[in-house]
Amino acid sequence: MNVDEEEEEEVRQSKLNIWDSPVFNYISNLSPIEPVKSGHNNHTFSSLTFASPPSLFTSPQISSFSETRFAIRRHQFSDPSKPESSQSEYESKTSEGAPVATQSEQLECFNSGDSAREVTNESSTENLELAVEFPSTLRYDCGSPDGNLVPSDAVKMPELASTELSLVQFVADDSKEGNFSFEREENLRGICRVEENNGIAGCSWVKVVSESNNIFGLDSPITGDHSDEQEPRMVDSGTISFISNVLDDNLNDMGKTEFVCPTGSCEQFGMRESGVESEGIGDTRETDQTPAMLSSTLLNKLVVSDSCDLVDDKRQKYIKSNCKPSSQLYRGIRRRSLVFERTETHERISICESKGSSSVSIQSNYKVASADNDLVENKNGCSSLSKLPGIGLHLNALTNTSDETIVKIETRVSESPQTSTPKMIFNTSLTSDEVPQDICSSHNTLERALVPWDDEAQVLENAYQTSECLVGEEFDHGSPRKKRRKSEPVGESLACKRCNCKRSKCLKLYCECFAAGLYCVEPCSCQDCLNKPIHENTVLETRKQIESRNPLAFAPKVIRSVDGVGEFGNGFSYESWYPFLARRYGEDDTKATPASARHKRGCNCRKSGCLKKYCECFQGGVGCSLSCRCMGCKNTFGQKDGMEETEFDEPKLETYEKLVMDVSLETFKDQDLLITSSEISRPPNEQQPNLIRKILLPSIPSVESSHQFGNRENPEKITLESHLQMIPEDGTLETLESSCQQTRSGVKSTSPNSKRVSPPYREFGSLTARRSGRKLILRSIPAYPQLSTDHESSDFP
DNA sequence: GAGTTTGAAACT
DNA sequence: CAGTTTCAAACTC
Repeated sequence: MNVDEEEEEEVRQSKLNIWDSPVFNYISNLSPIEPVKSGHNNHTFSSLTFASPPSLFTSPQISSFSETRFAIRRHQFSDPSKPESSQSEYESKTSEGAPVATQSEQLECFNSGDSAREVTNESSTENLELAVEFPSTLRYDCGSPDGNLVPSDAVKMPELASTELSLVQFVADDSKEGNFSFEREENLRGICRVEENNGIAGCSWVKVVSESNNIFGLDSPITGDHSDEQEPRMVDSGTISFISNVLDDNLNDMGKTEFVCPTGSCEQFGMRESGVESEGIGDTRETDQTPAMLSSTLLNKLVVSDSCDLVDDKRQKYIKSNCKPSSQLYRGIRRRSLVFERTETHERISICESKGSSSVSIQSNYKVASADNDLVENKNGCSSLSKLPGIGLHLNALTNTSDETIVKIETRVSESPQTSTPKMIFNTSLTSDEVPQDICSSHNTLERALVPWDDEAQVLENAYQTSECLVGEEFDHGSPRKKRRKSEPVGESLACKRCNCKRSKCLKLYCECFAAGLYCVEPCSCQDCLNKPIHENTVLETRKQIESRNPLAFAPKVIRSVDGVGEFGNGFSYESWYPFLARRYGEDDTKATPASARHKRGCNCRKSGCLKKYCECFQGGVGCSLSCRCMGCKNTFGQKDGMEETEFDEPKLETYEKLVMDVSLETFKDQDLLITSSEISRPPNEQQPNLIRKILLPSIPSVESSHQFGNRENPEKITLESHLQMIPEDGTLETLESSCQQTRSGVKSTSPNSKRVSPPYREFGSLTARRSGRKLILRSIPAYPQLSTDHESSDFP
């Protein structure tokens, strides 16, 4: 040992140059892995070396990855028998001085889960800062029912920093615990193999990580992100949803319906372990397959570019859920998102009602009535993963997420203010829509977990409570809805929506659930409700009728367009993006304000002074605009007359809206949307701030995404088949579509004269809009010309 | 929890 | 498109 240690030390030092960063130093100090990787010490590999890594560095981001992997491991771990065998195997190898390949495998295996983290850490300095969080993260991981190693490790981490862990102890602990490392090893081998194939004796963690990602089907944000050095990842809710859909499809195809999570990260997170395991499904297989599925799905379809964020969110939720005792399961509110557009597949969308827990989305037999459409209901909290609200969720649903989610988002933002923008978006999308309001809503977080539609038995457990949304609301299914979330913020999440319809059968827009594109769930106290997966056909028909009357009927009422995204449930907020845009296009950052959002049609309040929720503008957290016909407007978000907070000119706004509308309509007919407006056609920098705000902003995300996709994926691969149909909403619609186009073709803008509006979330098949929350089917992806061009890539945060 | 108010949705 | 009715959320007590 001594010799080995010395060697390791040498190696370590030699590498210091390379790994100068504090993070690496820290890592190197802590983990013996490095030396091993170096490959110098093949024989030096001792089991000990391996042990520590896992929990060591988890950056928030990383953690997500790691967690994801962890989850996978857990699944694998679940098998009690394996641990020992694997352990013995491992030991024998070690003692014998396994061949390089073997060693590398082992290392990788051990670290694979963590490797991601570590790698990530390298890239991001944030991680260090976030280090504080690590412990918690780790703990959560540990918290998994199975094992505690991780957790323990995590906990120890801080301490370990100074002292090297004794791997031996670790191992011992693990063995006691049961299963941790060894199983992991076995499970992770796949990764190792990959590595071997690549001919890399020493492990390049990064590579390993990336590989592992591939293996697991994760999008490897890591690769992209890190390699690119911090290019922010963007994940659109739509993407997520799309992914989830795809995933679901795959699962369904495979006969595994359990996973709700769009990205599949849920699985990875070990959702099952949370105790939610679906019945009748093979544990290991699923676990094993999951990666493949994911990989195939994601990679092939390219749906997800950065699922990382998503993963993170999910992870967090997952973690939370896991951490809590199983007893703490909360029954989530079932929620459902309807994906009207996709009838072909039975996709489940999980929308969570936030309150509940999030986590588990596993359902074994997802009965979702959705069957055809994408409705999904979650009973419990949604697993965060479920399709994003966005996805499966309607945009609407997404929009509202739990507060927690929001919080998370915000946190991230704060962490990496600029660079993270994309992330923010991503997060948001996951978590909730407009950040501010809605987290509860879900939009992102969607805490609504999928829950089999009428199957109470399968109530998901969530260990985690989501909070805020929940806070306001009650979990009692039985309780009538009357307890509304008065406390909820203006933007309450759709996810939290519950109706109390008595005569409309929940098939009219009076019904909030229906209007939001959600199925009614238990918490609803509606009577004679037909807005359930069981009556899917009816729901769809009705919806069509309504849409035929008013194509934008299900569109979000509030157009944040400008900021746009928020509304869509992306989770990103105008505020988040604006600075970037402004910077890019020379607009003053200070101008960025949420106020730009407007109600689609404007309100018509007469008595409420636009100071109560009766007022849709107020309810939506936006100021009244010229389009409002309200009397005595006192809207604190912006009065119609004063337009205090409103920054943009009405005329422009109107123009924009008009354009949007036109575009939307056009889009419906056709794929491409061209905006002919002169303003739009102008070069970005020349555009009016407002326009930029309204139009460009939304597009940005898409651009980003397109970027990512472009790099990683082949646009062609994206099967948008149906891609998302968009349900037009005001501006949202167009935006979305356009973005979609972008993504797909990577097309640059089209004709010189016309520019296309890019939708915020394009890429992913489904978008969720806040209120309307529908899934959009993207047929063509209009490229947003300007964005697609150079500067976007370079400048974007 | 019941009743009232409110304004959007639906209808004419 | 305007007026009326219906509806359910928001609100009050």
